[in-house]
Amino acid sequence: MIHGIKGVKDILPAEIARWQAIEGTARRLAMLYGYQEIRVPVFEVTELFARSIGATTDIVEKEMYTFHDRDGTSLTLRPEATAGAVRAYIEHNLAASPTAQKLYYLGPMFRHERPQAGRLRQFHQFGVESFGSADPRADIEVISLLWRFLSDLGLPDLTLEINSLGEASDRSAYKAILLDFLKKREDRLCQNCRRRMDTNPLRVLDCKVPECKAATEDAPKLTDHLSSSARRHFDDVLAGLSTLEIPYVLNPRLVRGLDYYTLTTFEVTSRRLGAQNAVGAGGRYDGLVEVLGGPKTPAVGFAVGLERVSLMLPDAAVPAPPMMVFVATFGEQGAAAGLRLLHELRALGVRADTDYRASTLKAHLRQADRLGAAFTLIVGDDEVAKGRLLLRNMRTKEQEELPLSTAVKALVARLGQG
RNA sequence: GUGGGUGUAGCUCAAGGGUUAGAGCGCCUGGCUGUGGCCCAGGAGGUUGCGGGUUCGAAACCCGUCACUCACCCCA
Repeated sequence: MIHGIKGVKDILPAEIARWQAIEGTARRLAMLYGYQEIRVPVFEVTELFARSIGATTDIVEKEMYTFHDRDGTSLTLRPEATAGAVRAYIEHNLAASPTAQKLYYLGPMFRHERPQAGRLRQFHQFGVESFGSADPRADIEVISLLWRFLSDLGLPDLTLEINSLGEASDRSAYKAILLDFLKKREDRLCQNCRRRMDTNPLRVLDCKVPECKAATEDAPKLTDHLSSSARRHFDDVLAGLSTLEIPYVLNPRLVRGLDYYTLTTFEVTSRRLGAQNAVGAGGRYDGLVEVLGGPKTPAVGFAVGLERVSLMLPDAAVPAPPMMVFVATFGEQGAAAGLRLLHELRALGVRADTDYRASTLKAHLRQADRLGAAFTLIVGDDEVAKGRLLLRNMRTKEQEELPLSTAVKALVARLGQG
């Protein structure tokens, strides 16, 4: 038997209602906040990701699905969608559009990691990118959209953590200060962090090894070394969150894993999730458009992991399917009449079904019950001969006889009133 | 890439060297010859992940392998 690939899951009919609830909420809110959908390819030239995410990040170093096209070009399945969105933004000169600055996307991403709870090799993200504004209100809008999305779905125990990485110049100045500090305690750091000192010293602050945490406890804080404009931007964002009554926790160690972030970074976690506790994260990336060859363009965005959302989604957030009518037929004449009844119901917009395998009324009713039908139309040869059918209310078990030719209209009219 | 746990019916799990591998749920049939859920009775459904080894005897013990899973790393 051929089975699915490790870390790649089928989403079966039983779970689809949850996914549609999640995706529906995402689309509804994105629209409400003025974001338009963009659909970018699931694969791009490898260089795009290497340049945007950062050549020394784990994603690029060891997690990408990379392969060669027939002409030898290196292609990669997207590990995230910001790079593609920025590429499209530049390629189609959306910077010149007065209306296409706020984009959202929904779709699968691919990372070659060992699967575990809340982590898959093909997973799904909902994300937004707001281009063209350096105003802190853009940061606030993006964060509040993320918070609203998670709250509207009723996810429990959420924490919003936030930090500022400063502007690029703040970051490089701070890196030197931090490196000085780290060198004095290098012997107390884990192997990984010693390597990080060369590649990306900020990530040492994010290390979860207890010894590293202890060693860096009194490390200089980046937020104490912000330029005055970066400081004011951060303060404005925090003030805005307070205005919107969005609770947050300052986390000066919050360093995102992608190189392109500047100024605001944030992450929403939940303790209900196990080890992989980040539900969504994002930040500002004012340099990225330019790095990828576009005009200097400030931008801010987030991405949420939909599998993680689904893991926490309460059943109450999943709407019940619409009422349905089941058509139970038997006998040759009955079957023929049933074909027309089903067609009529569906033509009038009523969810309707039957069971072609069932031959007895008992089997039909059992199936109607399993499908949660509100009503069943019962039509056997006897009813056809009389030109009538039976309408059964599945909850009350009440049955009435109606003319075969007008029963559907009568039922639909009644449903319309009820 | 590293480590732990687990693989038995469609699903959740028993059986811990000893007849023919069981239960609950689900499914089918009958009780009810044309009326669902509840109840009762019956039935179908298994290469005990796979390969080897130990043993008179292996689902069980050993080795290997694969899969799933959790965790590390890292991330959504």
